Amino acid sequence: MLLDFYLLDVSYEVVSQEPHIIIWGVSRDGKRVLLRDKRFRPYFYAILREKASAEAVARKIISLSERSSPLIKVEPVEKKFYGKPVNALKITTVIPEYVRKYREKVKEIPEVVEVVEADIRFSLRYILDHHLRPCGWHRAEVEARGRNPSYKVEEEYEVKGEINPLEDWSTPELRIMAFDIEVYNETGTPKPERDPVIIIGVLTSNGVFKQFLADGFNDKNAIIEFTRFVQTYDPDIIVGYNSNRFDWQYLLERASVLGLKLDVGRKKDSPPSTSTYGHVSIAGRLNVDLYDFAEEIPEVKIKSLDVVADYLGVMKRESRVLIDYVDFPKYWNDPSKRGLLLKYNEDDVRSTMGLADKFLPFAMQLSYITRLPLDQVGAASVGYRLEWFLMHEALLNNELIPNREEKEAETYKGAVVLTPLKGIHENIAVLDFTSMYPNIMIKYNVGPDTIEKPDGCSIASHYIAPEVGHCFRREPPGFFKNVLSMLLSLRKLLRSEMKKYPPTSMEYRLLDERQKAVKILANATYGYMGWLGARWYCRECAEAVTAWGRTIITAVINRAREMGLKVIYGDTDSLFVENDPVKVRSLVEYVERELGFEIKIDKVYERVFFTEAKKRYAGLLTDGRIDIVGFEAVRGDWTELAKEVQENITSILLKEKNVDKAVEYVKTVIANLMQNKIPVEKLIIWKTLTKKIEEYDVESPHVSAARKLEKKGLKIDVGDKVGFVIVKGAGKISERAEPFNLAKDPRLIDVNYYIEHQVVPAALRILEYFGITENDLRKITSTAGRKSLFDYLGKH
DNA sequence: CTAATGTCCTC
DNA sequence: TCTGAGACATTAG
Repeated sequence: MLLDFYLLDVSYEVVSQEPHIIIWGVSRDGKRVLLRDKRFRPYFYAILREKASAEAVARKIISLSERSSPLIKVEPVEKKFYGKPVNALKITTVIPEYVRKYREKVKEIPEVVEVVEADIRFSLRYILDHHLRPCGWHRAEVEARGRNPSYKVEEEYEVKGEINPLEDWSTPELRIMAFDIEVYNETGTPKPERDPVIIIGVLTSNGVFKQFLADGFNDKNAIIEFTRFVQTYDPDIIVGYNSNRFDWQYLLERASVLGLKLDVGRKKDSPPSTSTYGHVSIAGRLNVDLYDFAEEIPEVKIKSLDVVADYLGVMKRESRVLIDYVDFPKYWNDPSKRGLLLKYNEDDVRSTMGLADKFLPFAMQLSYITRLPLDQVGAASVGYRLEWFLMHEALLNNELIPNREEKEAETYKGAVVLTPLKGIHENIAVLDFTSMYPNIMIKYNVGPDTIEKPDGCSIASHYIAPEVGHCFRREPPGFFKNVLSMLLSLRKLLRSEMKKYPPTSMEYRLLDERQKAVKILANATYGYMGWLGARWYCRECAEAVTAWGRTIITAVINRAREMGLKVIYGDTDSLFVENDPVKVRSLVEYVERELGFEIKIDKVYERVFFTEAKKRYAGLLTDGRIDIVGFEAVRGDWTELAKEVQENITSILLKEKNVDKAVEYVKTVIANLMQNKIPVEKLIIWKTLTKKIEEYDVESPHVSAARKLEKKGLKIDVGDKVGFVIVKGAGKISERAEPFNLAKDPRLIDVNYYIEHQVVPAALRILEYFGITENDLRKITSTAGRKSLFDYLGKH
């Protein structure tokens, strides 16, 4: 029979010396189904010396066969490696774990040059080989097997024939469950062997909200009831916030302390386990940690659930309960306060479900495009997402997948950044190349398979990169050219398809998320080639791309100047020019006709302001919005106060051109600061710890603050953001950096530091181009003969 | 004063 | 765990 199913996940198990692929899905009639494929076997390839006899090597390999997982097939295959046909053998065994073992032995054979594709996990290998699409529909030829008591599915099937993806954009009704746990702890770091889970909150996509509570400090029943709830509701997707690193780990350890089984999967006796990219894997369900997607929003500095939910409009911070986790014991032990703690947990769970609504549509499309199951795609880095996509493309092109190799870091030259013409400019157009780097790679056939040694390189048959001289075959089209052409045209297709639907429709949303996923992959390809961890690493390729980029943008700059079109600024693939429609049009045409690239007006600034610094500017767009780029106002390591000041004066200057008003405003802020009228929250400086505290060579303020937190018994990890304030006293700034939550007394704040190192520099960065000096900001206007700030400060 | 270290952001 | 280019604060000497 033929069965249509929507693919959730693929896993495998070994049943009496035979690997079974387990496909978890949802059928058309909404049944949760399992498809078992007993026919798939693990394999890898050996690339042989050109002259070696494949038959002879095959015999040698077969002699390595072990009874516990015999080599069932060793066959010559016609495959390409970096675009060239190679003499290769496909080596198939039975038990997936034996692939590694055989790989090591096969490597030792003298005729074997390289062993490839031995490090691809079995279940993902199955997805690639059968061209499956996680979060997509498929049709399979199967035989029904009825129910199997070992699995929580309505029907089991055995795959007997082909499985083919279907062109079907619908999504079945999936059951989603959000959850969040609260843990009792008095010291800051909860210990599973001591501290119970006091609340487990769950919310389902059909609106059921429930909380499982510990009985005092006994959480045994709460965990049992939670497990039971999961089995009863039977979610397809479980979402949490930081659940991979915290909730699941804690529940697992707690369950083990209590002698419980955390049986939440669709397979009996199969508790959650930590898997690839550090994500927690649950049999038959997609466990998604939404924190992974929150991490990809750079404009949100503090990634706590309440802040992210507020930013995305899921739940306002002001209208929810917020409790610091060190205060949990107080709320838990006081019956009159416990209700608030429960509400706090409920708000967290509801926020988590809200985030799922925001993130899952994109995540599912990313999963569909990259073929990484939904629970892995969030945890995987940009490089790995792209790589999974490339691996499938390699398979389609009959290309062997290169190994990830250890290599020395080598740097190369990057893009052109022009020194801006400082000052205010009116009516400026920003021209942007459309996908500059991908298009360079397509036009010049750049890639690890098309690059050739300089000898024998000629302009007739090759593209030669300027400056660096790297040489790429013109024909045939290489791997990256094919992949990128496909991605760019797919994106175009998706965008035109989108326009056929109303923007509020499901189809529109789905296509939009899909085209975004495609864009991300295309844009990451250049960076991927320069990434040391890449299978298709090619430093020369990346170097050639930036060299062509520099040449192209330089040509456009020169052309603009020849035409008498003033260039204000440019970076990598963008140019800021006078908005002279006739000249701009002619420049755009030149780029298209003479250079073969597309350049577009991205935006027009009514007024834009530059200092002499690169990568920093502020502009007033024609629609009245203010754009601030690179300046302190948009950086996460400046105080809210300084950012606010800079943002406001920028707005006053660009919109009203009123320097005096801006100066007066800064003075007011300074006066408020001196009178302790500024809330401490606006004075916190946040910086990330990028390595372990003890590894730092320099005792900078955030390191010193982190040390102070550690002394208080708080655990500080790499990647944590440390918020600190500067307090009064003598000595280095780092010595006076106090963790903000340990410095509750606002009178101890060193106002002077904030004036001199935050407000004044941030304001002056802009104002000094209008002739304003530090003194102008510090002097109180002569009205009413008030004391100057210097008198106040006892300075000068 | 300069050099080095460290962080964040842009394209 | 996608690149190099870049700005700037702070420490160290």
